[in-house]
Amino acid sequence: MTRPVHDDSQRAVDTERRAQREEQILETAVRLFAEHGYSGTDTQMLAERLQVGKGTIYRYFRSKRELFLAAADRVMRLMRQNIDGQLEGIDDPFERIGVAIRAFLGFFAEHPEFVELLIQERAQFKDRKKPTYFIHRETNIKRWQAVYRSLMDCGRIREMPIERITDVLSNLLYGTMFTNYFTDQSPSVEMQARDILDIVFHGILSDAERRRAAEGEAKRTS
Amino acid sequence: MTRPVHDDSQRAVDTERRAQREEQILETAVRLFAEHGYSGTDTQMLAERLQVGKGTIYRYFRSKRELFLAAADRVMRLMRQNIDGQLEGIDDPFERIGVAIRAFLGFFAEHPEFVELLIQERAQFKDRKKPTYFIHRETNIKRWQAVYRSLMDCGRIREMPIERITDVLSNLLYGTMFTNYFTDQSPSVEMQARDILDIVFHGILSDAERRRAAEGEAKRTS
Amino acid sequence: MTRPVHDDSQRAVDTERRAQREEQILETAVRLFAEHGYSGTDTQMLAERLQVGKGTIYRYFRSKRELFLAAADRVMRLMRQNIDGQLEGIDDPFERIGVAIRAFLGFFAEHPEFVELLIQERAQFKDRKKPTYFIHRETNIKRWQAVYRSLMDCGRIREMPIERITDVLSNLLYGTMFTNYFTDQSPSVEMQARDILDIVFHGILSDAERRRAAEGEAKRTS
Amino acid sequence: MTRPVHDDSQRAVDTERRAQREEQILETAVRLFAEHGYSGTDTQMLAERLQVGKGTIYRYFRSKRELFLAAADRVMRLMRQNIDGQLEGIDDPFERIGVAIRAFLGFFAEHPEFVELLIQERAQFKDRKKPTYFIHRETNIKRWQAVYRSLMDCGRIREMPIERITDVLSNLLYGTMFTNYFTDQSPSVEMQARDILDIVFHGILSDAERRRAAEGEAKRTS
DNA sequence: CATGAATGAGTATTCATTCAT
DNA sequence: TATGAATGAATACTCATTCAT
Repeated sequence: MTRPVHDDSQRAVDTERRAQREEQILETAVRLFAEHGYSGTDTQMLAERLQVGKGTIYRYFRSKRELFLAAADRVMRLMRQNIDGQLEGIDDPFERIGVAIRAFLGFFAEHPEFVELLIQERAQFKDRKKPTYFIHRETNIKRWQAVYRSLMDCGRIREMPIERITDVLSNLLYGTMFTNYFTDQSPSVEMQARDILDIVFHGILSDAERRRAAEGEAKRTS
Repeated sequence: MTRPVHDDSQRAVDTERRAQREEQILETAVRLFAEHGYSGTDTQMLAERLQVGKGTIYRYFRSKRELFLAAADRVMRLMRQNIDGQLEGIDDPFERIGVAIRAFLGFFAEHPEFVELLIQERAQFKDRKKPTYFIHRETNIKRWQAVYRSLMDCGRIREMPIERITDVLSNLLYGTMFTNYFTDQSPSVEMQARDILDIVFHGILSDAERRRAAEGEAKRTS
Repeated sequence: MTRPVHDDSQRAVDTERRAQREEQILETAVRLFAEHGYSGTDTQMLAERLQVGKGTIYRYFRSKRELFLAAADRVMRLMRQNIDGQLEGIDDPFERIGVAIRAFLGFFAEHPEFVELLIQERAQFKDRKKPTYFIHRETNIKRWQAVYRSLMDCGRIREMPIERITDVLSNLLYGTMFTNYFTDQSPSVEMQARDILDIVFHGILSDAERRRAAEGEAKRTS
Repeated sequence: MTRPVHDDSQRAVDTERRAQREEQILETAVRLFAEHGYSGTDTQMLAERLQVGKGTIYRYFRSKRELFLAAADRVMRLMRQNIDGQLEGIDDPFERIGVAIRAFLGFFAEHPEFVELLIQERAQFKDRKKPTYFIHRETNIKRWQAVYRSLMDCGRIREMPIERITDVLSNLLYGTMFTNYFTDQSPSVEMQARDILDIVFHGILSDAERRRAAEGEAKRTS
């Protein structure tokens, strides 16, 4: 009837070991899910790759579905950490924008398997109200709107609805991430970011055309 | 003395009937695949919906996989027809750009199930060299590059690598299409197109900031 | 679009074929369930024994559970048919009682696997409100109470609560059926029925003891 | 100079502790097996209920199977103790019969879970040569045959093969126990015993019918 | 041609049992 | 001695595909 010795330090070790193992499983799971797709990945395969018994996986995740979802969440967690890390210590707003864009594209360029996971999530779990990515996006977008707002207030970007900027940029980055993955081209992140910034900041019109457009606008309004 | 039952005219009728039936199957298949996902859709379900036997479907498509792929191709075919149709008779390049953007966004806004199909295709058939969408994109992008080239030549848009424009715009539209579908918001296509054009044409910088940037650029170059 | 020829005669053939197949499956299932127990019987085994694919079984029965329950119901159906058949044309009440007892014991002596099925049903499906057997018993017992009532009314059996007779006899037969099966002795049904009837009709007391008991009873009552 | 930790007295304490623990496990096991059935009970559940580790259970019983069988044996042991206890000090044979019947029915009425265990044993371990119950029954029946023999010898019960009496009574009690459990009716044990004794002692025939039967018998024999 | 009954490969999940700590 | 994490054999059920009618 003697209960096992489970003092605090022991428990802490257990908890940490568990967390490590969980992370280990997730990491391998992400790779496999990305490589073979959700339904193409079977638990047997995962267990073998992990060198553990199938049952062990089920000690950490209730079901294949939960495992997958946890893997998807992990991707978003890592993305966030990565971007936030790169933004640290950078104060200039324009610079922050550039760094964030490069960080975003760079993150998925380095981990194409993460892109695949986001697709799989959408394809297999249509029921989940919002995909992981968009849950993250919403919270994040607020922060950027504040940045653009302040730039607009001090006259560095022109007046327009803030959402216009964040929506267009979000969609552009999202589309770029997918396209890069699908077409399997990895153009230098640096150059791609430069292209994006150039167009989003300056537009494509020539100065002459801008003036013409402004006049046309003025006429219409008058 | 019996005449052959399958003379030429008869054969033509048969061929047409076959094509119609094929189209019919594809249409229903698209809806089902979009609604339940690829693996969530079973042939039984499809046969019932079509009021035909399971075997009949297999007379038109070798396998579930081929059926799905044909359905995805159909989506791209329809998209192309739709956009080309709307562009017909429009000559002004800027106008053509605007119409194409509105047509693209409008098409997928009216047929969200088509977006789902593109996702399913990617998720389930990772092996297919390039997703349908990107096969189409490549051929299409050439045509647009000519348009931008001519605009640049006559000084209406500023000098820059043509690909920069087409890549950014493609990615932006692609990302917008997905985001619209995923977040299930259908903001007016009209407004969304306006936002895109505004930023892509004029950029977000204020005039003051543009000048400052230009000066900075000049200094660096000098 | 021509629908298949499904006239009435065709449909009748289909229905009959289906019923035959169902009966065939049930028969084999009973044997297997009896031989290996419910959980010891797997669908693969059943399919092999039937020389059909696993899927076919599932076309007839939604699940292993339903198959088993249908098999148990079949046993009771057969038992009833068998006993009723033997009772046909027999009018004398005492004779009917004897025939029913012999029919009951004989039925299960010939089909020990049916006894096993009743046990399996109880063991595996404790949730089912009442075991098949007892559902049948209840409806049946009413009919016998009428028989005993009439015998009592014409003074051929002594006054006592009717339920006392039917309960004791039912329990005795039930217990005998199980014991025969469990101990795997198959004493002649004929002799066993004779033993039961002898004791239930005449009791075990000697005439002397009966008188003594009657006197004792009389004294107590006076 | 340290004395051996495991001297005789220590060992005795250990043995007793072990026996107690074993009993404890069995008691809980009986309840669980009865509640959820054999396959529905898992060792994890049992360990939790006992507040011990799964491994501990395996230190006392080689396997789930052995544990179950020991639990079934325990039931029979308890039954025997209970009945024997109630018979103690009672000498009159008729009274002993009555007490034994009441004790038997009472025991299982108070412990319906024990009935369930007997069923589970039969259902899951068909291979075991004889169910626990029947092993017990055989040894026990001998003792009762002696009782009936002596009653017959002194003319208190009429001449007939001794087995007829013990078989019928055993089967009747066995059937009554199951029926009580299955139909979940708990009629007073007292009344049920009275019903059984009335019929088994006196039979159901009226005096008139008995005489008629006796005459018929006489005629046939002459 | 059209049908749908038949097939059986394929897979997530459970749980008795072991054994390192 | 006691524990419970780890194991992997075992199994019901689905569904794409075939083919006799």
